[in-house]
Amino acid sequence: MNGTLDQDQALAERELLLSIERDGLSPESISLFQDLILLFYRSSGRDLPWRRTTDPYHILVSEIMLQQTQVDRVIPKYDEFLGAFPTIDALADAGPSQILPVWKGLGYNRRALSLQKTAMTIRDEYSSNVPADPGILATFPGIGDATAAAICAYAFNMPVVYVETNIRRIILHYFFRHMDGVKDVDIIPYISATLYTGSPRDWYNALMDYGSHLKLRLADPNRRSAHYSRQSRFAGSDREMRGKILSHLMNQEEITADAMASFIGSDRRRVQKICADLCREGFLREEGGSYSIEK
DNA sequence: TTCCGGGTCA
DNA sequence: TGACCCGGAA
Repeated sequence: MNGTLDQDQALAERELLLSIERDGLSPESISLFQDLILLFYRSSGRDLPWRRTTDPYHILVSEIMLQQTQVDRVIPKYDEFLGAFPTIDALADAGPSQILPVWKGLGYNRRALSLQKTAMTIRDEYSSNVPADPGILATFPGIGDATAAAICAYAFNMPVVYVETNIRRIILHYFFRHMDGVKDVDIIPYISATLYTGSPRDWYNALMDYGSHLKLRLADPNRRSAHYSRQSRFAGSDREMRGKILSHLMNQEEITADAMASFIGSDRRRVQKICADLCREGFLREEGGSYSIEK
């Protein structure tokens, strides 16, 4: 971005803030808001792999990955995953032992299992076509309202409304300047009113880019969301141990709870409990006292 | 050391 | 309503 564009941005921002201060959510402020976001997108929009396609399956995969993982880390994984599972049917036919090694590094492994179950449902009940309906998509495992809407925006260019962290940050910054404890219910009308219906797909891409840019520029407005909360520490947590167990079993066919406990350096009871959880969730199977990754 | 993302389940 | 999932970046 060159200096002139920076200046244009700064001017556009000032004009928008004045307009909102004067009239709140008016036709003028909506128009200035859209101009600002789209101006930024034209000059600084990111070229991301999942923006080069509208294939609903590819969009589905990218959205599940992006739920939990930063863009930079998703980029290589997205290509790797689609290389391994190029179609809904290929993913539907795969099991945890094939999927988890590819997912490794993205975190939240449950999402991988949910995505595979979703693929089976789409194959069996929707002729392998991702349904263009947020209500239906949200019934699939691992897909809630936000992801369902995102898929419909990016794959089908539908004018859906959804709350996501980048969008929330922008709305809080411009329309809830000094307010605290803002609920998503109160943010939704703003997302709806400002939606650029000319191309929802481009609009949401632009919001993502502007929102992540905003995060770099200022103290995160999302901390003023009613839904903001800090997380428990990762070191020493069950989720750290779950990751270690799965990771170890990707290198070793099977292992007893005792051997796993000594490898991890934790007590057997805790390891056994976590392995039992992983079995119940479909990651592992237990046979004759040994655990292995579910085929 | 601290940070965080959307969905699920109790 | 809030605790829980993962892992790498800052």
